[in-house]
Order: sequence, then structure tokens, then C-alpha cells
Amino acid sequence: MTSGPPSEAVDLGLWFATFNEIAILAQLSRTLMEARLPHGLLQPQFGVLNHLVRVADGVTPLALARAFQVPKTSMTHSLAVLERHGLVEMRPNARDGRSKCVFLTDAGRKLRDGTIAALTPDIAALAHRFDAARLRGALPVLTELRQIMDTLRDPVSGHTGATGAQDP
Amino acid sequence: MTSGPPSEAVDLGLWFATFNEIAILAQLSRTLMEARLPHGLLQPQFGVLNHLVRVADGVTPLALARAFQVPKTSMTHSLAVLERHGLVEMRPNARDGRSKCVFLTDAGRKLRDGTIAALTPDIAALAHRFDAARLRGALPVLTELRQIMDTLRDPVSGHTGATGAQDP
DNA sequence: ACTACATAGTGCGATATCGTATCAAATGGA
DNA sequence: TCCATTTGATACGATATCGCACTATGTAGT
Repeated sequence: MTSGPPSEAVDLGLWFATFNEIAILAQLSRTLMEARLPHGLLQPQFGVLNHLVRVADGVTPLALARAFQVPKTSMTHSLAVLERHGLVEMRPNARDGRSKCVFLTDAGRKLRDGTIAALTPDIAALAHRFDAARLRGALPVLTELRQIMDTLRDPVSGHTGATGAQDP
Repeated sequence: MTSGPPSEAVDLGLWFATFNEIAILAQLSRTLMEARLPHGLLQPQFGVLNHLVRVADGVTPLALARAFQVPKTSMTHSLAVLERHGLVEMRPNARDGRSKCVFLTDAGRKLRDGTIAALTPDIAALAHRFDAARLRGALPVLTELRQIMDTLRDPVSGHTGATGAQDP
């Protein structure tokens, strides 16, 4: 055999440690956010709301599922919650009869802005203790890693199928 | 009022973007892992198993809940699953009659090692596309951020109460 | 046009997550 | 010692997550 693995050993520990930290940080940020969200709304729902404001209105549920890398059924549920609360509106997709488009309502926009405002002191407290420059340095690494994992994702099953564009 | 905020504006966008990437990466790594886990085991359970191997055996459920920053009830559930599968053993805590100690079984150790082995090619594929040095640079930032968020956590309610030591 | 296949969304069931309430053991005063 | 408070763990219920299977629409090949 001539072309085995890169012959350079992979630092498994590094990767596991990273994923471990990421999992815990996700948990911490979730808790942080949900402490400021109105009753009945959880982080996934707020994430969608925020995405609609920051990126674009009128996208399809599947595009959202891809953006967040969750199964489409999970996104269906999140959107149903948001719609039940009157925060988004689902309209038929003129270009594709199977599809729908998700639009923010005024209430949705307002609630998102209010939540951001409510979160600001918490973030400020964090920023007070943690140098933003370090974060700014780490963020591109996270982004690139996310993109690569995106790409490597098995484009199989009912999960979501393919790569999802993220906030540009 | 004399001592308002640091008068320096906080880069909210930076923080939100970071938390956003972290949430998606957590999702991606979860999916990656669960694709290699035996049926019936999910990432949280494997995380516990891995922690017991890497850090220490014989810790209490509450210590585990703190380490992962999940509510104690979630940890109770995860441990029940692991115990049902014969992967861990719960013994009474000699030092505290209310408490228990979690121990790995041989099956648990074996399953953890097998899963690591099964994951290695996936990690290797990642490592092939992503420079480990960059990851190594970013990891301390994540760790420190996690520690700080740990510290700032409201030590309230039934969540977990306090800071949890993480893999040293 | 007709048939195959792919794709968008959803209903359903199994399981996970987590807040609240509860119980039992420990701790710390009076 | 007795009582109040704290702390570790769990039961329970509400909701979230997600895999599977299904429908409906779109797309391609003939």
C-alpha cells in the first residue's frame, strides 16, 4: 500500500475537546437567552426570528432548516410555534406550489428587537469580562469550521439534504 | 448616577454571530456523533460516558449536571438511560446519604472506546480539510469564554446552581 | 402525455429536555 | 436535641426534537 492516511496522526483529543466546549457553550448561551425570552418562546424559535430579521424575510422553511442544520420536521414545529404566536406569517410560494414563504409580522419584529434589548445588559456583562478582540479572532475559525462541516455533511436522508447559506 | 456602563459600545453583532455559529456547530457535531452511536444512545449520553472515562469515575449526578451545564433533571434522565443500557452503575454515596456515585461498567468503557474508534475516520476527514493549528488557537478562547459564562451564571433555581469543573 | 423520480412540507409516535413540586438527608443554629 | 434551612435526587407534566412515512407538487426521460 502506497497512499495510506496522511501518515500524520490526527489529534483526536483536540477535536473532542473542541466539540465538548462547543456543546457546553451552546447550552450556556441557550440558558442565557431563554432567561430573557417571553414565556413560550425558546432559543430555536428566537434564532429563526433573528435570522429572518438579519438575513432575509420570505425564505422557505427548508432554507431555514438548512441554515440552522436541523431536520425539517423540527423547523416545521418551530415555525408553527412562531405562527401560533403571531410572530411570523406563512404564505404560499408563488414559484413552487409545494413550498411556502415565511414572513415576519410587526409583532415578530418588535419581539425580536425587544429581546435584543433585554439581552444587551447580559452581553455587556460578558463583554466586560472578556476581550472582544479575542472573540473576533476566534469567530472566523468557527465560521470556517462550520462551513467545512456543512460541506462534509452526508447529503442523505430527510435531515435537510444540503448546505445552508448562513448570515453573509 | 455616576458610574454608568463602560461608555464603550458593545459589539452586539459579534456576540450574536458567535453564539449563532456555536449553536450551529453544536448541531453539526451532534449529528456527526449520533450517526456513529449505537441505536438508543444520543450525544448527551455519550458525552457523559466520555466524561467519565476522560475525567473521573465515581462522581455524583449533580457534578455531572454542572460539568455539562444542564439541569439536574436532564442528567437524571441521561443517567437512567445509561444505567438501563448497563453502561454505568449507580452506587450509594458513602459520604452523603442523599447522593449517589456514578461508575462506568466494562460495557460502558468498551462502548465508549468503540464509538471513539468509529468516529475517528470522520474526525480524520475533518482534520484533513481543516488546519489543526487554527483549532488549537481557537480552543483556549472557547474554554475561557465558557469559564466566564460559567461564573456569570445565575446561581439560582433548580438548574444546577454553580460552576462545574471541566476536563482539566 | 405518461411514467418515474425528486423535492417541500407535514402528521405521528418515540424519546429528550426541562421547570415545578416533592422527598429525604445534611447542616447550622437556638 | 430540635427545628429551620439547604442540598441531592427524582416524579411528573408540558413541550421540543427528530426519524419515518405520507401527500402533493415539481421535473425528467421517453
